[in-house]
Amino acid sequence: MRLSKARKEFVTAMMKDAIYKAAGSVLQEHGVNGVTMDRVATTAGLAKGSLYNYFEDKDTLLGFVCDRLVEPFFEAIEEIGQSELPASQKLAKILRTSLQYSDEHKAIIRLLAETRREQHEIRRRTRPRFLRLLTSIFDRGILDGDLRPHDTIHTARMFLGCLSELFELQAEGSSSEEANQYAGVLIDAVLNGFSIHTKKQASTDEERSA
Amino acid sequence: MRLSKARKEFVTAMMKDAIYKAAGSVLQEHGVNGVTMDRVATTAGLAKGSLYNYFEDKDTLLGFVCDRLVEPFFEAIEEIGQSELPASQKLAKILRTSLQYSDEHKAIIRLLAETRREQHEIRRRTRPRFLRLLTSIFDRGILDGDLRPHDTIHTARMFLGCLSELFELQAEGSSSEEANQYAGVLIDAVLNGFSIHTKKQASTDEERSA
Amino acid sequence: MRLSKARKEFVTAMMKDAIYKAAGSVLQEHGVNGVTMDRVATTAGLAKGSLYNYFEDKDTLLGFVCDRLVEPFFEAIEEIGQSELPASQKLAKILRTSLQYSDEHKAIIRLLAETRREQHEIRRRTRPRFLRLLTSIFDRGILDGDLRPHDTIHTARMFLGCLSELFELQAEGSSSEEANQYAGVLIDAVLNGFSIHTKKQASTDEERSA
Amino acid sequence: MRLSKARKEFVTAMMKDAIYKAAGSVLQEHGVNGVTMDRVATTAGLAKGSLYNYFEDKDTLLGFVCDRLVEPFFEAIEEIGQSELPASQKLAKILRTSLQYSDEHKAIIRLLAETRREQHEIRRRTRPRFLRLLTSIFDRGILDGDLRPHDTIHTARMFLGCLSELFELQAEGSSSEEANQYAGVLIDAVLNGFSIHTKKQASTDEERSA
DNA sequence: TATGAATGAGCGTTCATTCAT
DNA sequence: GATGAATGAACGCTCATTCAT
Repeated sequence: MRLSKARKEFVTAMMKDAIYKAAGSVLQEHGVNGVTMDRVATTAGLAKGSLYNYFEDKDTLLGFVCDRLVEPFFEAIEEIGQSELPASQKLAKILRTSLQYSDEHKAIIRLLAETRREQHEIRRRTRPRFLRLLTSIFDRGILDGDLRPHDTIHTARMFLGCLSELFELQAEGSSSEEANQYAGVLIDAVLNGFSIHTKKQASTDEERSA
Repeated sequence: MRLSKARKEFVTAMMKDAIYKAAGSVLQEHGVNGVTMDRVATTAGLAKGSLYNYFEDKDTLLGFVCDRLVEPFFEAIEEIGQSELPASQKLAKILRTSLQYSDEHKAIIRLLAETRREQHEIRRRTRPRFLRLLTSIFDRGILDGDLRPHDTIHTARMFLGCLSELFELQAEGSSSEEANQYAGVLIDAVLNGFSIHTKKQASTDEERSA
Repeated sequence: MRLSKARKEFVTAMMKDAIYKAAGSVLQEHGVNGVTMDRVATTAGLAKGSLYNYFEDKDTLLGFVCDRLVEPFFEAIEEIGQSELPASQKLAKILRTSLQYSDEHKAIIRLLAETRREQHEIRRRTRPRFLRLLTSIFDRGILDGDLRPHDTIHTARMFLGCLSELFELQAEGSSSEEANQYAGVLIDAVLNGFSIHTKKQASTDEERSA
Repeated sequence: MRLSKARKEFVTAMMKDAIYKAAGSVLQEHGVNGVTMDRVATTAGLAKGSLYNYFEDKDTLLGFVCDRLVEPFFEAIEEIGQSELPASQKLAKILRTSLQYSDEHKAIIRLLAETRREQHEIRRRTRPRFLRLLTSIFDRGILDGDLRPHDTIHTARMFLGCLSELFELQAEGSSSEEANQYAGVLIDAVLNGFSIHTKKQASTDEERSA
């Protein structure tokens, strides 16, 4: 009994995994709004009704898929967050990781780029975690003296906004070269601001030349 | 006759306006995907079929709503873009304007914050224009010597990403104080980078130590 | 009062006529199923609602149009029927008239070719009259000794069937040459049967050559 | 599994058949334009959406119904066409078969009698085939020396026109006796012309007078 | 547990008809 | 009488969800 229960759970996990893969594939091919229970079931080689044995409803299923899809990405980023690099390099590394993931898993792009709210559960699920993650990086950066003290949650938001545009760029089908350029500009902006010679700097230069 | 024709056009304009308002309200309440002809009609106090007296189809209606909703906002921003301020102040002013509009017209938030991807007409209509606008501001900033030469389209994208987060913040129902703080942090980031002790500051430090 | 009543009736007749023309034009351009009250009104330069001042409903309107459209055609045929020609020449002349009318008034084609029942009122209206007309021609032919006695209503039906195919041919957009050929074959069939050497004839030929 | 798959196909076939019957019944009762997915579904004891489990869309459904309804009729006629009878007897037999089928399947009448023009798929499907069939019978008749050479496509058209009137007669609810009479007259016309004293008879008269 | 047919509410759209002006 | 906006039922079609097997 105990054994068969374990086996059952195992089988269930396998099924959920299969459904997750199918859903990811559908997501990639048809976009968020193209994900129908029918397509997911067919792709998973299941009957439509069977999906409901594993997930309460479509939203739950999408939530699961979303988690599973984004999980390794988040873990990679969390690892970066916990590394001993200075904040600026963490952010750069996060960018590289984002680029890499969105290249490897096209589905993640549609998920993150397409879902700007829509209620889609999905967004409600990924956003806060992403924000927490980034915030902690900025917090840590302050602790380490890499960053001057400031409202980290807002910086995190800002960075997330810029990151979303990276996904957007990918979703638009831009070349990876262009995406790389964008990432470069972003990193530069993180370090130096949005490409602006500030008066402060200008006057500093004058002082120097004087 | 002449008079009645004018009156007719006036009434039609009023109706379109009422429908626009209804659609805006539906948009605000149910999100882009929740905008149904039925809901719009009901909200406007009309029968569904009546909408088709004013708009060819749903897309046309949404297009109209989008224009109407976003147009004054865009015009305000375009005006800022054409002013003689330095780029950084333009961006700051755009931020303030965005704050103000998203405060006044809650619907605009869902439009701009929510619509990532999808065919949605809306997106096709607003995004490129916004990007062109921002790009031209950065271009001008370079010409004026306020900015160092760089890939302006990417910077525009980045700034738009940050702006989307501002709308997002408003959509989440944050206090205007919080939104203001975010705007402040964003402006600071534009000028000085993402709160990072940069070389610039480093050189300042050198001066100090000197 | 008397006068104004007459004038009123006159005006009404004019309006009905204008509507008839508009409907005919719509019929010609969009086919029976493409006749909407909206299109008729617009074409007639009227408001949709005004149509209902002259016709109870769409069916009544179509009935009127149908009558008006087909009337001169029927009158021409009736005249042929009352002429002193032998039956075969009457039928040939009817064919020629049909060709001519369907050439001149494309609308009549769509009316007669498209409406094979559909309940369409139209059919219920034209068919019996057409059949009566043809029947009387065949009856007269028998009286005149041109035709052998037989069930004329059936012959009329038959001829009408062949005539419908002529309209069909026109409606398909065939060249008038082809329509003419068809008419020729039909006349030949009327006179000699459907191109068949009957055994009777064959044996008669043999007898002759013997 | 094998068995269940076969059973499934069987059940599907049964359902399609039931839908076919329902559609036929709707066709008979409401005419071609009265065939609604809703009516078909209700008549078949199904929900509207269920139809789409068996047919891609309305056109496909109508196509299926049309084929199913007309197929045995066409096959019977094709068999007649390929038999070794002289052309006149083939035509007579086709008439008898038509009578029989239109008696047994009232729906076929509306299909064949009603559908003149319109895109209706149905028409595109049945008419050309019918015409080809008849044309080939006439062609063959010429080859066999039963008919004198002539434009067979036109004769086919003519005959089809007469046949349509037979269906019309049935659709009007005439007694089968009357339909039989019509068929007789038609056959006579095929052989001897439309009840006209032709040259043929004239020559017979000459013989007599000789 | 797996199935997939059945469901039914919902979608965007059309159009004959009504009615306040 | 003329108007044309408003109506609302109907259309073909989609799809998340249910349920008998």
